[in-house]
Amino acid sequence: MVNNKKCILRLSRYKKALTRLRSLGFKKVFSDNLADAIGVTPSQVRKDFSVFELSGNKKGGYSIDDLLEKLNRILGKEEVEKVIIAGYGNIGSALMKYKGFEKEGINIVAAFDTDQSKISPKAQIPVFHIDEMKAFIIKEKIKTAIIAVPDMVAQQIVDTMIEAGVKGALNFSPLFLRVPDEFVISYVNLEVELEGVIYFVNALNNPKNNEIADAD
Amino acid sequence: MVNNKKCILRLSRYKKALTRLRSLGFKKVFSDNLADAIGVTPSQVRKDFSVFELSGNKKGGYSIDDLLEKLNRILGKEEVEKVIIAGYGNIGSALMKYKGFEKEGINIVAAFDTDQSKISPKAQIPVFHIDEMKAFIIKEKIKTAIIAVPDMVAQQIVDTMIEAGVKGALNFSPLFLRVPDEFVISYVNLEVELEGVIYFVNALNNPKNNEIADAD
DNA sequence: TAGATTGTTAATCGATTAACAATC
DNA sequence: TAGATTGTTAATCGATTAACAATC
Repeated sequence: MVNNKKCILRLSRYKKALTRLRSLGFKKVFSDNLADAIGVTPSQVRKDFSVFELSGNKKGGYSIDDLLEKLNRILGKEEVEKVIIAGYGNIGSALMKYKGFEKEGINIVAAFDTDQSKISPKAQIPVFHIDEMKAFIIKEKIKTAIIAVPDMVAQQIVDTMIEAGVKGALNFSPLFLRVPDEFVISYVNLEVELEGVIYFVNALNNPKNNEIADAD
Repeated sequence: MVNNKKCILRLSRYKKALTRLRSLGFKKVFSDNLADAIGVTPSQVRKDFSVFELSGNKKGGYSIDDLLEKLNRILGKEEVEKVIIAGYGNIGSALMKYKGFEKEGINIVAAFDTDQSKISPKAQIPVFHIDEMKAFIIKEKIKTAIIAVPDMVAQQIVDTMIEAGVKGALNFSPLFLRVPDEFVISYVNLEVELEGVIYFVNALNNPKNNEIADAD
Protein backbone atom coordinates (compact mmCIF):
# COMPACT_ATOMS: atom_id res chain seq x y z
CA MET A 1 0.00 0.00 0.00
CA VAL A 2 1.22 3.45 -0.85
CA ASN A 3 1.23 5.49 2.28
CA ASN A 4 1.61 8.96 0.91
CA LYS A 5 -1.44 11.14 1.02
CA LYS A 6 -0.11 13.81 -1.28
CA CYS A 7 0.65 11.22 -3.92
CA ILE A 8 -2.89 9.81 -3.73
CA LEU A 9 -4.39 13.27 -4.03
CA ARG A 10 -2.30 13.79 -7.14
CA LEU A 11 -3.67 10.57 -8.64
CA SER A 12 -7.12 12.01 -8.20
CA ARG A 13 -6.03 15.19 -9.96
CA TYR A 14 -4.43 13.27 -12.81
CA LYS A 15 -7.70 11.48 -13.24
CA LYS A 16 -9.59 14.74 -13.54
CA ALA A 17 -7.12 16.11 -16.06
CA LEU A 18 -7.22 12.90 -18.09
CA THR A 19 -11.00 12.92 -18.21
CA ARG A 20 -10.87 16.43 -19.59
CA LEU A 21 -8.20 15.54 -22.14
CA ARG A 22 -10.22 12.55 -23.27
CA SER A 23 -13.33 14.68 -23.70
CA LEU A 24 -11.24 16.94 -25.95
CA GLY A 25 -10.49 13.95 -28.16
CA PHE A 26 -6.97 13.05 -27.03
CA LYS A 27 -5.89 9.41 -26.91
CA LYS A 28 -2.29 9.68 -25.71
CA VAL A 29 -0.58 11.89 -23.17
CA PHE A 30 3.04 12.53 -22.17
CA SER A 31 4.27 13.07 -18.64
CA ASP A 32 4.95 16.62 -19.74
CA ASN A 33 1.33 17.35 -20.61
CA LEU A 34 -0.02 15.91 -17.41
CA ALA A 35 2.54 17.73 -15.31
CA ASP A 36 1.47 20.94 -16.94
CA ALA A 37 -2.20 20.20 -16.44
CA ILE A 38 -1.97 19.79 -12.69
CA GLY A 39 1.03 22.00 -11.97
CA VAL A 40 3.78 19.53 -11.03
CA THR A 41 7.04 18.39 -12.66
CA PRO A 42 7.18 15.65 -15.31
CA SER A 43 9.48 13.74 -12.94
CA GLN A 44 6.76 13.78 -10.33
CA VAL A 45 4.24 12.33 -12.77
CA ARG A 46 6.55 9.53 -13.86
CA LYS A 47 7.53 8.81 -10.28
CA ASP A 48 3.91 8.63 -9.14
CA PHE A 49 3.04 6.34 -12.03
CA SER A 50 6.04 4.17 -11.38
CA VAL A 51 4.99 3.69 -7.76
CA PHE A 52 1.63 2.36 -8.91
CA GLU A 53 3.05 0.50 -11.87
CA LEU A 54 1.18 2.64 -14.35
CA SER A 55 3.25 2.20 -17.43
CA GLY A 56 3.37 3.88 -20.79
CA ASN A 57 5.44 3.46 -23.93
CA LYS A 58 8.86 4.87 -24.22
CA LYS A 59 8.49 7.44 -26.95
CA GLY A 60 4.74 6.81 -27.22
CA GLY A 61 3.60 8.29 -23.91
CA TYR A 62 0.62 6.92 -21.97
CA SER A 63 -2.76 5.74 -23.22
CA ILE A 64 -5.43 7.93 -21.65
CA ASP A 65 -8.05 5.18 -21.59
CA ASP A 66 -5.63 2.78 -20.02
CA LEU A 67 -4.53 5.27 -17.36
CA LEU A 68 -8.09 6.20 -16.48
CA GLU A 69 -9.11 2.59 -16.08
CA LYS A 70 -6.17 1.85 -13.81
CA LEU A 71 -6.58 5.05 -11.80
CA ASN A 72 -10.23 4.26 -11.22
CA ARG A 73 -9.28 0.84 -9.97
CA ILE A 74 -6.59 2.20 -7.66
CA LEU A 75 -8.90 4.85 -6.25
CA GLY A 76 -11.63 2.32 -5.55
CA LYS A 77 -13.99 3.59 -8.21
CA GLU A 78 -15.07 0.25 -9.55
CA GLU A 79 -18.15 0.48 -7.44
CA VAL A 80 -20.05 3.60 -6.44
CA GLU A 81 -19.07 4.68 -2.96
CA LYS A 82 -21.88 5.36 -0.46
CA VAL A 83 -21.24 8.32 1.83
CA ILE A 84 -23.32 9.93 4.57
CA ILE A 85 -23.26 13.49 5.87
CA ALA A 86 -23.59 14.27 9.57
CA GLY A 87 -24.95 17.79 10.02
CA TYR A 88 -27.35 19.44 7.63
CA GLY A 89 -26.43 23.06 8.17
CA ASN A 90 -24.86 25.42 5.63
CA ILE A 91 -21.97 23.18 4.76
CA GLY A 92 -23.82 19.87 4.99
CA SER A 93 -26.67 20.95 2.76
CA ALA A 94 -24.32 22.55 0.21
CA LEU A 95 -22.37 19.30 0.00
CA MET A 96 -25.55 17.30 -0.49
CA LYS A 97 -26.35 19.38 -3.57
CA TYR A 98 -22.76 19.53 -4.75
CA LYS A 99 -22.46 18.11 -8.27
CA GLY A 100 -18.75 17.33 -8.00
CA PHE A 101 -19.28 14.17 -5.95
CA GLU A 102 -21.64 12.32 -8.23
CA LYS A 103 -19.41 13.20 -11.17
CA GLU A 104 -16.71 11.19 -9.42
CA GLY A 105 -18.98 8.27 -8.64
CA ILE A 106 -19.45 9.28 -5.02
CA ASN A 107 -22.98 8.78 -3.85
CA ILE A 108 -24.32 10.80 -0.92
CA VAL A 109 -27.02 8.50 0.43
CA ALA A 110 -28.32 10.33 3.49
CA ALA A 111 -27.78 13.21 5.88
CA PHE A 112 -28.45 13.45 9.61
CA ASP A 113 -29.30 16.38 11.87
CA THR A 114 -30.88 17.11 15.24
CA ASP A 115 -33.09 19.93 14.01
CA GLN A 116 -36.64 18.59 13.42
CA SER A 117 -37.33 21.24 10.80
CA LYS A 118 -34.51 19.94 8.63
CA ILE A 119 -35.58 16.33 8.69
CA SER A 120 -37.19 14.93 5.53
CA PRO A 121 -37.00 11.15 5.39
CA LYS A 122 -38.89 11.00 2.09
CA ALA A 123 -36.65 13.34 0.12
CA GLN A 124 -34.65 12.00 -2.79
CA ILE A 125 -31.65 12.08 -0.52
CA PRO A 126 -33.26 11.66 2.90
CA VAL A 127 -32.39 13.69 5.98
CA PHE A 128 -32.92 11.68 9.17
CA HIS A 129 -32.63 12.51 12.84
CA ILE A 130 -29.09 12.02 14.08
CA ASP A 131 -30.31 9.34 16.48
CA GLU A 132 -30.96 7.11 13.50
CA MET A 133 -27.43 7.46 12.16
CA LYS A 134 -25.89 4.51 13.96
CA ALA A 135 -28.50 2.03 12.78
CA PHE A 136 -28.31 3.40 9.25
CA ILE A 137 -24.52 3.00 9.12
CA ILE A 138 -24.76 -0.58 10.29
CA LYS A 139 -27.63 -1.50 7.97
CA GLU A 140 -26.11 0.14 4.89
CA LYS A 141 -22.54 -0.83 5.77
CA ILE A 142 -21.37 2.77 5.37
CA LYS A 143 -17.58 3.07 5.42
CA THR A 144 -17.09 6.78 4.69
CA ALA A 145 -18.70 9.88 6.17
CA ILE A 146 -18.59 13.64 6.07
CA ILE A 147 -18.61 15.49 9.39
CA ALA A 148 -20.26 18.91 9.15
CA VAL A 149 -21.73 19.25 12.62
CA PRO A 150 -21.16 22.04 15.17
CA ASP A 151 -17.74 21.89 16.87
CA MET A 152 -19.15 20.95 20.24
CA VAL A 153 -20.54 17.63 19.06
CA ALA A 154 -17.95 16.64 16.45
CA GLN A 155 -15.99 14.31 18.73
CA GLN A 156 -19.13 12.58 19.92
CA ILE A 157 -20.39 12.13 16.35
CA VAL A 158 -17.14 10.63 15.14
CA ASP A 159 -17.13 8.29 18.15
CA THR A 160 -20.59 7.05 17.20
CA MET A 161 -19.53 6.62 13.59
CA ILE A 162 -16.53 4.56 14.60
CA GLU A 163 -18.62 2.34 16.86
CA ALA A 164 -21.00 1.72 13.99
CA GLY A 165 -18.25 0.72 11.60
CA VAL A 166 -17.29 3.84 9.65
CA LYS A 167 -13.62 3.66 8.60
CA GLY A 168 -12.88 7.17 7.39
CA ALA A 169 -14.23 10.71 7.30
CA LEU A 170 -13.81 14.10 5.77
CA ASN A 171 -14.05 16.49 8.70
CA PHE A 172 -15.16 20.12 8.35
CA SER A 173 -15.06 20.78 12.08
CA PRO A 174 -12.06 22.91 13.03
CA LEU A 175 -11.32 20.71 16.04
CA PHE A 176 -8.69 18.03 16.14
CA LEU A 177 -10.58 14.80 16.64
CA ARG A 178 -9.26 11.81 18.52
CA VAL A 179 -9.64 8.69 16.45
CA PRO A 180 -7.98 5.27 16.39
CA ASP A 181 -4.81 4.95 14.27
CA GLU A 182 -6.54 2.90 11.62
CA PHE A 183 -9.34 5.45 11.16
CA VAL A 184 -8.71 7.73 8.19
CA ILE A 185 -9.52 11.37 8.77
CA SER A 186 -8.95 14.29 6.50
CA TYR A 187 -9.43 17.86 7.70
CA VAL A 188 -10.95 20.55 5.54
CA ASN A 189 -10.65 23.70 7.52
CA LEU A 190 -11.92 26.67 5.61
CA GLU A 191 -10.99 29.40 8.11
CA VAL A 192 -7.50 28.00 8.45
CA GLU A 193 -7.03 27.84 4.68
CA LEU A 194 -8.32 31.34 4.18
CA GLU A 195 -6.16 32.66 7.00
CA GLY A 196 -3.20 31.07 5.29
CA VAL A 197 -4.01 32.88 2.06
CA ILE A 198 -4.38 36.16 3.95
CA TYR A 199 -1.04 35.66 5.68
CA PHE A 200 0.82 35.13 2.40
CA VAL A 201 -1.02 37.98 0.68
CA ASN A 202 0.10 40.33 3.44
CA ALA A 203 3.58 38.88 3.70
CA LEU A 204 4.25 39.03 -0.05
CA ASN A 205 2.92 42.54 -0.35
CA ASN A 206 4.94 43.79 2.55
CA PRO A 207 8.01 45.60 1.17
CA LYS A 208 10.21 43.92 3.80
CA ASN A 209 9.75 40.57 2.11
CA ASN A 210 10.62 39.61 -1.38
CA GLU A 211 10.58 35.86 -1.38
CA ILE A 212 8.03 33.79 -3.22
CA ALA A 213 5.67 31.50 -1.37
CA ASP A 214 4.73 28.08 -2.56
CA ALA A 215 1.19 27.49 -3.66
CA ASP A 216 1.22 24.21 -1.86
CA MET B 1 9.06 35.94 5.75
CA VAL B 2 8.35 32.36 6.60
CA ASN B 3 7.70 30.50 3.42
CA ASN B 4 6.19 27.32 4.72
CA LYS B 5 2.51 26.93 4.19
CA LYS B 6 2.08 24.01 6.55
CA CYS B 7 3.71 25.96 9.33
CA ILE B 8 1.37 28.93 8.78
CA LEU B 9 -1.66 26.66 8.80
CA ARG B 10 -0.47 25.27 12.12
CA LEU B 11 -0.26 28.78 13.56
CA SER B 12 -3.89 29.21 12.67
CA ARG B 13 -4.71 25.94 14.42
CA TYR B 14 -2.72 26.92 17.51
CA LYS B 15 -4.73 30.10 17.61
CA LYS B 16 -7.99 28.18 17.58
CA ALA B 17 -6.81 25.86 20.33
CA LEU B 18 -5.57 28.77 22.43
CA THR B 19 -8.87 30.60 22.09
CA ARG B 20 -10.63 27.52 23.37
CA LEU B 21 -8.19 27.06 26.24
CA ARG B 22 -8.61 30.70 27.23
CA SER B 23 -12.37 30.37 27.22
CA LEU B 24 -11.95 27.46 29.62
CA GLY B 25 -10.09 29.75 31.99
CA PHE B 26 -6.48 28.76 31.31
CA LYS B 27 -3.76 31.41 31.44
CA LYS B 28 -0.64 29.38 30.67
CA VAL B 29 0.04 26.56 28.29
CA PHE B 30 2.98 24.17 27.72
CA SER B 31 4.21 23.01 24.32
CA ASP B 32 2.92 19.62 25.37
CA ASN B 33 -0.66 20.77 25.78
CA LEU B 34 -0.75 22.60 22.50
CA ALA B 35 0.82 19.70 20.65
CA ASP B 36 -1.87 17.49 22.04
CA ALA B 37 -4.62 19.91 21.14
CA ILE B 38 -3.79 20.04 17.46
CA GLY B 39 -2.18 16.63 17.02
CA VAL B 40 1.51 17.40 16.50
CA THR B 41 4.69 16.84 18.54
CA PRO B 42 5.85 19.24 21.27
CA SER B 43 9.04 19.71 19.25
CA GLN B 44 6.98 20.92 16.35
CA VAL B 45 5.24 23.48 18.52
CA ARG B 46 8.47 24.83 19.96
CA LYS B 47 10.10 24.88 16.55
CA ASP B 48 7.18 26.77 15.00
CA PHE B 49 7.21 29.27 17.83
CA SER B 50 10.95 29.69 17.63
CA VAL B 51 10.70 30.49 13.91
CA PHE B 52 8.30 33.33 14.70
CA GLU B 53 10.11 34.35 17.87
CA LEU B 54 7.14 33.46 20.03
CA SER B 55 8.80 32.94 23.37
CA GLY B 56 7.69 31.49 26.65
CA ASN B 57 9.28 30.96 30.01
CA LYS B 58 11.50 28.05 30.70
CA LYS B 59 9.59 26.09 33.27
CA GLY B 60 6.63 28.48 33.09
CA GLY B 61 5.34 27.66 29.62
CA TYR B 62 3.68 30.25 27.39
CA SER B 63 1.19 32.96 28.28
CA ILE B 64 -2.01 32.32 26.33
CA ASP B 65 -2.92 35.99 26.06
CA ASP B 66 0.53 36.86 24.86
CA LEU B 67 0.58 34.07 22.27
CA LEU B 68 -2.84 34.99 20.96
CA GLU B 69 -1.91 38.61 20.56
CA LYS B 70 1.25 37.75 18.68
CA LEU B 71 -0.43 35.11 16.52
CA ASN B 72 -3.14 37.56 15.54
CA ARG B 73 -0.49 40.06 14.54
CA ILE B 74 1.44 37.47 12.51
CA LEU B 75 -1.69 36.27 10.76
CA GLY B 76 -2.72 39.78 9.84
CA LYS B 77 -5.71 39.91 12.16
CA GLU B 78 -5.16 43.39 13.47
CA GLU B 79 -7.69 44.65 11.00
CA VAL B 80 -10.75 42.83 9.71
CA GLU B 81 -10.04 41.32 6.32
CA LYS B 82 -12.50 42.01 3.50
CA VAL B 83 -13.13 39.06 1.21
CA ILE B 84 -15.41 38.59 -1.81
CA ILE B 85 -16.94 35.41 -3.20
CA ALA B 86 -17.20 34.79 -6.94
CA GLY B 87 -20.03 32.36 -7.65
CA TYR B 88 -23.21 32.17 -5.60
CA GLY B 89 -24.10 28.53 -6.14
CA ASN B 90 -24.20 25.78 -3.51
CA ILE B 91 -20.71 26.38 -2.24
CA GLY B 92 -20.65 30.16 -2.57
CA SER B 93 -23.91 30.65 -0.72
CA ALA B 94 -22.94 28.19 2.02
CA LEU B 95 -19.70 30.10 2.55
CA MET B 96 -21.54 33.39 2.74
CA LYS B 97 -23.60 32.06 5.63
CA TYR B 98 -20.70 30.22 7.21
CA LYS B 99 -20.14 31.40 10.78
CA GLY B 100 -16.52 30.27 10.96
CA PHE B 101 -15.21 33.21 8.96
CA GLU B 102 -16.60 36.06 11.01
CA LYS B 103 -15.46 34.28 14.15
CA GLU B 104 -11.93 34.66 12.80
CA GLY B 105 -12.37 38.30 11.86
CA ILE B 106 -12.85 37.55 8.18
CA ASN B 107 -15.54 39.68 6.63
CA ILE B 108 -17.33 38.48 3.50
CA VAL B 109 -18.39 41.77 1.93
CA ALA B 110 -20.05 40.72 -1.33
CA ALA B 111 -20.72 37.86 -3.71
CA PHE B 112 -21.00 37.87 -7.51
CA ASP B 113 -22.90 35.66 -9.93
CA THR B 114 -24.22 35.70 -13.49
CA ASP B 115 -27.67 34.37 -12.61
CA GLN B 116 -30.13 37.30 -12.38
CA SER B 117 -32.34 35.39 -9.94
CA LYS B 118 -29.50 35.22 -7.42
CA ILE B 119 -28.68 38.90 -7.50
CA SER B 120 -29.74 40.98 -4.51
CA PRO B 121 -27.74 44.21 -4.22
CA LYS B 122 -29.70 45.35 -1.15
CA ALA B 123 -29.12 42.27 0.98
CA GLN B 124 -27.09 42.54 4.14
CA ILE B 125 -24.27 40.94 2.23
CA PRO B 126 -25.05 42.00 -1.33
CA VAL B 127 -24.93 39.71 -4.35
CA PHE B 128 -24.04 41.61 -7.52
CA HIS B 129 -23.78 40.66 -11.16
CA ILE B 130 -20.34 39.32 -11.97
CA ASP B 131 -19.79 42.17 -14.42
CA GLU B 132 -19.60 44.51 -11.45
CA MET B 133 -16.89 42.52 -9.73
CA LYS B 134 -13.91 44.28 -11.25
CA ALA B 135 -15.09 47.77 -10.32
CA PHE B 136 -16.00 46.57 -6.83
CA ILE B 137 -12.54 45.07 -6.25
CA ILE B 138 -10.87 48.28 -7.32
CA LYS B 139 -13.16 50.54 -5.33
CA GLU B 140 -12.99 48.47 -2.14
CA LYS B 141 -9.33 47.55 -2.58
CA ILE B 142 -10.12 43.85 -2.16
CA LYS B 143 -7.00 41.72 -1.77
CA THR B 144 -8.46 38.28 -1.11
CA ALA B 145 -11.20 36.32 -2.86
CA ILE B 146 -12.96 32.99 -2.86
CA ILE B 147 -13.51 31.30 -6.21
CA ALA B 148 -16.64 29.13 -6.27
CA VAL B 149 -17.66 29.45 -9.90
CA PRO B 150 -18.25 26.65 -12.45
CA ASP B 151 -15.03 25.06 -13.74
CA MET B 152 -15.40 26.46 -17.22
CA VAL B 153 -15.10 30.07 -16.12
CA ALA B 154 -12.69 29.74 -13.19
CA GLN B 155 -9.60 30.76 -15.16
CA GLN B 156 -11.32 33.76 -16.65
CA ILE B 157 -12.61 34.89 -13.25
CA VAL B 158 -9.20 34.64 -11.62
CA ASP B 159 -7.69 36.58 -14.53
CA THR B 160 -10.18 39.38 -13.96
CA MET B 161 -9.49 39.35 -10.23
CA ILE B 162 -5.77 39.64 -10.82
CA GLU B 163 -6.24 42.54 -13.24
CA ALA B 164 -8.32 44.32 -10.65
CA GLY B 165 -5.71 43.91 -7.92
CA VAL B 166 -6.63 40.79 -5.97
CA LYS B 167 -3.49 39.17 -4.51
CA GLY B 168 -4.71 35.79 -3.34
CA ALA B 169 -7.61 33.37 -3.49
CA LEU B 170 -9.09 30.25 -2.04
CA ASN B 171 -10.12 28.20 -5.04
CA PHE B 172 -12.89 25.60 -4.93
CA SER B 173 -12.71 24.85 -8.64
CA PRO B 174 -11.07 21.50 -9.31
CA LEU B 175 -9.00 22.96 -12.14
CA PHE B 176 -5.39 24.01 -11.86
CA LEU B 177 -5.41 27.74 -12.48
CA ARG B 178 -2.57 29.63 -14.11
CA VAL B 179 -1.62 32.62 -12.01
CA PRO B 180 1.50 34.77 -11.65
CA ASP B 181 4.13 33.57 -9.18
CA GLU B 182 3.35 36.28 -6.68
CA PHE B 183 -0.37 35.44 -6.61
CA VAL B 184 -1.29 33.24 -3.66
CA ILE B 185 -3.70 30.45 -4.43
CA SER B 186 -4.90 27.68 -2.21
CA TYR B 187 -6.92 24.78 -3.56
CA VAL B 188 -9.80 23.23 -1.68
CA ASN B 189 -10.85 20.28 -3.70
CA LEU B 190 -13.62 18.36 -2.04
CA GLU B 191 -13.86 15.46 -4.50
CA VAL B 192 -10.12 14.97 -4.40
CA GLU B 193 -10.07 15.00 -0.58
CA LEU B 194 -12.96 12.59 -0.34
CA GLU B 195 -11.42 10.30 -2.94
CA GLY B 196 -8.28 10.29 -0.85
CA VAL B 197 -10.22 9.20 2.22
CA ILE B 198 -11.94 6.46 0.20
CA TYR B 199 -8.60 5.23 -1.12
CA PHE B 200 -7.12 4.88 2.36
CA VAL B 201 -10.29 3.34 3.77
CA ASN B 202 -10.17 0.66 1.10
CA ALA B 203 -6.42 0.22 1.29
CA LEU B 204 -6.34 -0.13 5.08
CA ASN B 205 -9.24 -2.55 5.11
CA ASN B 206 -7.75 -4.70 2.43
CA PRO B 207 -6.11 -7.72 4.11
CA LYS B 208 -3.10 -7.42 1.81
CA ASN B 209 -2.06 -4.22 3.53
CA ASN B 210 -1.23 -3.66 7.12
CA GLU B 211 0.59 -0.36 7.22
CA ILE B 212 -0.84 2.73 8.80
CA ALA B 213 -1.56 5.81 6.74
CA ASP B 214 -0.84 9.32 7.88
CA ALA B 215 -3.73 11.61 8.49
CA ASP B 216 -1.83 14.40 6.87
C1' DT C 1 18.60 5.46 -37.64
C1' DA C 2 18.10 9.55 -34.67
C1' DG C 3 15.33 11.67 -31.53
C1' DA C 4 12.24 11.59 -27.87
C1' DT C 5 10.24 9.72 -23.93
C1' DT C 6 9.81 6.44 -20.24
C1' DG C 7 11.23 4.31 -15.86
C1' DT C 8 14.30 4.25 -12.16
C1' DT C 9 18.14 5.40 -9.38
C1' DA C 10 20.72 8.71 -6.93
C1' DA C 11 21.03 13.47 -5.30
C1' DT C 12 18.78 17.14 -3.33
C1' DC C 13 15.86 19.54 -0.66
C1' DG C 14 13.10 20.72 3.15
C1' DA C 15 10.42 19.64 6.98
C1' DT C 16 9.98 17.06 11.28
C1' DT C 17 11.84 15.07 15.28
C1' DA C 18 15.14 14.05 18.88
C1' DA C 19 18.27 15.50 22.01
C1' DC C 20 20.13 18.36 25.23
C1' DA C 21 22.15 22.60 27.17
C1' DA C 22 20.33 26.60 29.26
C1' DT C 23 17.53 28.26 32.79
C1' DC C 24 13.49 29.39 35.53
C1' DT D 1 17.86 23.30 45.12
C1' DA D 2 15.87 19.82 42.00
C1' DG D 3 12.90 19.17 38.46
C1' DA D 4 10.69 20.64 34.46
C1' DT D 5 10.36 23.13 30.38
C1' DT D 6 12.03 26.07 26.77
C1' DG D 7 14.83 27.10 22.68
C1' DT D 8 17.95 25.53 19.37
C1' DT D 9 21.03 22.57 17.01
C1' DA D 10 21.92 18.37 14.78
C1' DA D 11 20.03 14.03 13.05
C1' DT D 12 16.52 11.90 10.71
C1' DC D 13 13.13 11.17 7.64
C1' DG D 14 10.60 11.40 3.50
C1' DA D 15 9.27 13.54 -0.59
C1' DT D 16 10.66 15.85 -4.82
C1' DT D 17 13.71 16.53 -8.52
C1' DA D 18 17.47 15.66 -11.66
C1' DA D 19 19.83 12.75 -14.44
C1' DC D 20 20.40 9.22 -17.48
C1' DA D 21 20.28 4.47 -19.29
C1' DA D 22 16.96 1.83 -21.70
C1' DT D 23 14.20 1.65 -25.63
C1' DC D 24 10.47 2.55 -28.87
